Amino acid sequence: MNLTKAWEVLKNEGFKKTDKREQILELFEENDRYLTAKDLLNVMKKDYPGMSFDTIYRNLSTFVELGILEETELSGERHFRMQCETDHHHHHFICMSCGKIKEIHICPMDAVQEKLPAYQIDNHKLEIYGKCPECIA
Amino acid sequence: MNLTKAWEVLKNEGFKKTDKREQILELFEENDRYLTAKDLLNVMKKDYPGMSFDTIYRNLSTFVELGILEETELSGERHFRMQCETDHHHHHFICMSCGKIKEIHICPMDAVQEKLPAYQIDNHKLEIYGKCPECIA
DNA sequence: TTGTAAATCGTAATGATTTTGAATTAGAAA
DNA sequence: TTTCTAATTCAAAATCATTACGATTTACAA
Repeated sequence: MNLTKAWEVLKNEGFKKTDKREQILELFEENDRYLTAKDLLNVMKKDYPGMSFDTIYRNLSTFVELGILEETELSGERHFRMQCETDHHHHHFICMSCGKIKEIHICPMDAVQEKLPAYQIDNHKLEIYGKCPECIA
Repeated sequence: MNLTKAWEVLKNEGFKKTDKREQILELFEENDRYLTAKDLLNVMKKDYPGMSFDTIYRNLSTFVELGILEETELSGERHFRMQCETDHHHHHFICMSCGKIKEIHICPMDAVQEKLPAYQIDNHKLEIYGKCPECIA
C-alpha cells in the first residue's frame, strides 16, 4: 500500500492528518520490512523528543485495523509492516539478517481443510524464516 | 511423550526427581493442550502455596531443551505442551475454544523451497486456528 | 475565528518473563 | 546413616514490551 492510498483510507474513516501519523507511515513506506514500536520510537525521538509510546501504539493499532499495516509476532514482540498491495492471499519469507520480506504464493490450507472436514478453520499462520540471497553471501 | 519416557530423559541428563517437576509433567500429561506458566501456577499454588515463577519457567525451559515439551507463542504468551510422540514432521490445528490440538501431516515446505531456490530456509511456522468438532456444537 | 472531538504528551500501571542471591534439598559418596 | 556438593527452590526485585490515564494541545469544519 502507498501513502496516498493510506491517507485515503484514514480520511474516509474520519481520522485526522497529524505530523506523527505522517512520519510513522513514511517510515513504513521507506522500509520494506517489519518494524517494532521501539524501532519507530528510536527514529522519531530525533524529530519529536517528547514522542510517547501511547501515540505509537495507538496509531499502529489503528493502522492495522484499517488494513494499512499488517502485524506479526516475532520473538515475543509485535512487528509491523506496510500491507502488501497484492490481492492474492499469500505468505512471507522473512530474512532473519536484514528483515526483508519475500512474498510466497503458496498456501496449504485447501489441503488442510480437506484433511479436517469437521473442523472450523478461522485462521492460520505460515511464515518462513531464513536468509535471503543477499545475506547468504 | 509419556511420563516414563520423560523421566528417562531427565535422569539421563542428570536432572533430579523433584515434587514440582513431577506435578508439572503430570499436568501436561493430563491436558492435551497448550498451557501457560500462569495456568500451571494457578493449579500448583493449591498444593504448593509458595510456588514461584522461577521454578516454573526454569523447568519449562529445561523440558523444552530436552525435547519433553514443545513451545509456541499465542497472543504474546509462551504456551507449552507435551511433545508429540510422532516422529514424522507435522503441524498443529489448535482449537481456540478448548485448546485441544490435532496433528496435521501436511507441510508445504518442499514446494516453498522450490519457489525460493536461492534462499536459505532455516525454520518455518505453520499453525491453524479455529474450532474443533466438539466446540462447534 | 472558534468550538469540539480527536490526538498527543508525560507518566504511571500492568503483565509476562528473567534474574538474583540466600536458603534448602536431593542424591551420591564415604 | 551421615556428610558433602551441586542442584534446586524460594521470594523478591529487575526488566521489557505494552497498555492506560488525566491533562494538554491540535486539526479541522462550521
